[in-house]
Amino acid sequence: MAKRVTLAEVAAQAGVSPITVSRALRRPDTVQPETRARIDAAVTALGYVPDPAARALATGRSDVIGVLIPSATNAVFTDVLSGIYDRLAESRFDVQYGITRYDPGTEESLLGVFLRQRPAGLIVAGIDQTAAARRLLDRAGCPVVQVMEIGADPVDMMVGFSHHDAAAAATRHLIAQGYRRPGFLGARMDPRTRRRFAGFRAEAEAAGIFDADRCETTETPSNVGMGAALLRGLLERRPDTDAVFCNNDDLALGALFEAMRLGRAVPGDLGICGFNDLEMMRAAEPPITSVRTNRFEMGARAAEMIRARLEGKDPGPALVDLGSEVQARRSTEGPS
Amino acid sequence: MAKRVTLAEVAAQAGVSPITVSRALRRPDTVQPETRARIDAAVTALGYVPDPAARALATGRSDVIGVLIPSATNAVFTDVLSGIYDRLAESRFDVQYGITRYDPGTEESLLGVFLRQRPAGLIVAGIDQTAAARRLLDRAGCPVVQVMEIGADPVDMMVGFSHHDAAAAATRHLIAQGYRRPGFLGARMDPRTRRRFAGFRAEAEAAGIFDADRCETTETPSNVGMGAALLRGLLERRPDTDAVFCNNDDLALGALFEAMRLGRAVPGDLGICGFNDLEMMRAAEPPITSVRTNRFEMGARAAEMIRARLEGKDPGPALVDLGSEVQARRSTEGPS
DNA sequence: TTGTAAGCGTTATCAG
DNA sequence: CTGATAACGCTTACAA
Repeated sequence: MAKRVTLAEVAAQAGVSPITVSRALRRPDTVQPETRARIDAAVTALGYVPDPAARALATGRSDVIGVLIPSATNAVFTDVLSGIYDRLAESRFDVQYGITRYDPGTEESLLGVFLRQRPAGLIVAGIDQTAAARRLLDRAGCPVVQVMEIGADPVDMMVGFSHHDAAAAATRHLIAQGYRRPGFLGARMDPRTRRRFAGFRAEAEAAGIFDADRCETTETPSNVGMGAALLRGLLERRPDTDAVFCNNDDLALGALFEAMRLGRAVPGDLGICGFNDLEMMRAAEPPITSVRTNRFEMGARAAEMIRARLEGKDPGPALVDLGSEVQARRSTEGPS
Repeated sequence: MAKRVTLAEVAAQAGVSPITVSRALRRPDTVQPETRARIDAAVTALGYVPDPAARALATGRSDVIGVLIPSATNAVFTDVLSGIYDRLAESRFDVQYGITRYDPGTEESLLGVFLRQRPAGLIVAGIDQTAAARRLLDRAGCPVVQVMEIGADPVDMMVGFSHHDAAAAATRHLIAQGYRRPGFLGARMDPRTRRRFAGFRAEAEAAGIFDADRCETTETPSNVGMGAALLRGLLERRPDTDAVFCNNDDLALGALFEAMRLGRAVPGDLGICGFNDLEMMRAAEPPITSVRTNRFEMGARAAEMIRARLEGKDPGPALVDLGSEVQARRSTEGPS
């Protein structure tokens, strides 16, 4: 374990005082080019790297950008992470993640953990923080971006889309394709899922074809097997259901497999629409209609907005709607 | 932004010196129960939380446990992360992730980033570090666990399984089921993939049925669509192939869909075996045979081993083989 | 069992 | 443009 090279040693080597080295490193234009050159030489010669802890202690600010997401295994969030990471990888900032497990209380306490590090910025998923968490965010004293969703009353900045509208668009698509007895498959039923359900319901009601008995939901987490189980339950109760809007792509895939098992032709006997448009939707047989959401981009924009603020640049509008788009495929080509 | 409550303030409130508070917090048994009670009261009254930066500066050690993985979107690694997180969530340690993007150079430089924070521990995926990275790990001065794989010459501790043997077992399964012209589908071809291929090859050669022309691989990342493309390519060249061992479950799923499109019955015309045993394998139609690897457990064990070392407990054996297990399902029931 | 003194590596402040 | 001085909040000696 080689001992750390300090600012003082660099200073000695360059024949200047430590504070000058510090300045040369942080704001090169504030020191004479000639001394700066000597310092740079010393830095590389000695292999100096700053100590983040000492910096944090002296400035009362860390270079940590905290990210709070519900799950580290759900592709929806990992895509957002990739976007964040992409824009922060080459910067001086370190990303630190916290997993809330969809629990507002955990989110609240993780927020506390982050805040005590005086983060440079904060990215949180969603807009459903507890009142206490909201207060913490309001006083965070750093740029905050809420991602995944947009809504009224942002803490600071926001980048996402309307889950309600996205689901409504998918539902309109099903109706436009000729399906008249559509059902809804949903799992976990977290706030975003509920808003998607609301979008489905609103559109179905507008068309006069909403039927609460065609809505099969569960509080347990969603996966492919659950999609199959939900579809089976739905069809047992309402065998004449002719399409399903699935709350996510895992459910949709499970529904497809279950339809195969039941001998229901897709899309003729049953239309299937997913949500998120994971890559596998396109590769399935038949390819499955889904709603594309710009997850990577959401993370990337969030990171950019924080960086802009931190670096004194223009972060652009505080509220960014990245929208969504129905990707129509064969699985919803219409009833036969 | 409420100003920070310091140790000194707590000390004042409790009528003791700062160092006593520090001790009471870190090793409660070294202070008189009575003073400890006064201190605890003061801590809660003031809402004191320690400053990690100050602690790190004073001790030359942070509470960060660094985790290096190739990808944040691949379910294989996110499951490991979940395991790590599960065992560290309630501890004093903070997890910090770095994504290498399967690039040894990136891994090397991220290691540098972590090391300058003097991490409490390090978890790295795989055993294929560069020589320079290896040197850094050897001198890390903290517990190090290599996960996902086991091999000779561990840096410190290791928890994983043999990818070669796991693939060999899957291949034996295919042969035992009666398949005689098995092929291999592989993407990305990172070191772990190559070792799996070697396992397939060894077993196929032992049975005298290895055919290099039945091995369809690509350097590009794997996904479901790629599984379909690879299978198509393979069958064009070798239409009589009767089974495929897929390097991972995404490829297997894509192969299944492509088989449907081509009108090849699974398992009668084509046996399909995946790798990792993601949940969807069980839910597919037909259910797809795969190799179960204990990813969550790998992460959990790695975290436990580091904690044990850090807390002076017995970490158990330094090399843990969590094995793997072929989950036989209908997709490999045998040729018709 | 508790306290004193000193310092961890950096930066803010104010002089020069 | 550069430097001396004093923090930042905590912990490791060592002493009492």
